[in-house]
Amino acid sequence: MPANQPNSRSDCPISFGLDLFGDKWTLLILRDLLLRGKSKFGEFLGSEERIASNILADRLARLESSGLITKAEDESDRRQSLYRATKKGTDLLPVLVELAYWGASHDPKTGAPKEFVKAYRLDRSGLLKRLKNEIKA
Amino acid sequence: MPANQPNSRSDCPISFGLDLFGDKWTLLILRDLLLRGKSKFGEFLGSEERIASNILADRLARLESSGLITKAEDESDRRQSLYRATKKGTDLLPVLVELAYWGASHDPKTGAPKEFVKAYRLDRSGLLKRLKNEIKA
DNA sequence: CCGGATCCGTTTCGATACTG
DNA sequence: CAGTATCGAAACGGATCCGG
Repeated sequence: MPANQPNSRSDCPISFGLDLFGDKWTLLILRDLLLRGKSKFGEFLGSEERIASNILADRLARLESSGLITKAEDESDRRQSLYRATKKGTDLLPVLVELAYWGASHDPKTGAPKEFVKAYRLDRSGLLKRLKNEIKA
Repeated sequence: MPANQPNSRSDCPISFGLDLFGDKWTLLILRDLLLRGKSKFGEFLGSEERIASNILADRLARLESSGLITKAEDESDRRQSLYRATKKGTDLLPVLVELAYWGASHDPKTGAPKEFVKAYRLDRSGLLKRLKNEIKA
């Protein structure tokens, strides 16, 4: 392979943020946030994967200090905190979608989320747009 | 949001393989394998991130038992083992590319890998195709 | 009640040394 | 050079407690 071939894999960076995602729970939180519309501490706690509250608090703080999410008070209920993705955070949507697609295509016990796979194959960028819109809503 | 809206985020699966990628080193190994053409134990060890040999052995074994990579003996040197991605493994390429793109777009100290960002924006699927071809080669 | 901090036993990590 | 053994350090995660 020629050394200076443009756009070859040697140009492909990947290092930034790796320690951020080098963690099971962070990905899960981002999934809940970006793909499932969750925004409250208790909602994240309720996920099937049963994250512990101290771990959740730690990861949320880490995500906030990395600029992926923001924390705000709920207007209607002062006890509640609302976590929302920033631009930088929602920009991760394509990563999650690719991961979901990969998982759905290779998980043996799939069968249910066939809709998603179909939609992806038919019109990937349209799917992305739709998901992005749902986040803002 | 209507409950039954097709292709909405509620349809988006993401759970399979999360414990596999919930790990900093696994991602790094896949990067080296898919984007940097590495295939030997020593090559992975040599990465700038300095993975420890026992961790590397453990992750390689895990990846093999998950069917993402295969281990084979080097014909020309029996001491060497060659690790290569399976179909299931190379199918992760889009995930890595999205991650790399995200990182390159948000890393403040970027500047070098501008080429990659440009190529992505210009022709994403072409870039993917090119990278895929380099893997096989 | 809800968000989150503290405590503490258990697991996992990872640097180094070591073996074939 | 590929891979293993050891062992201290760090992270995990369950239970429980606290402040608003």
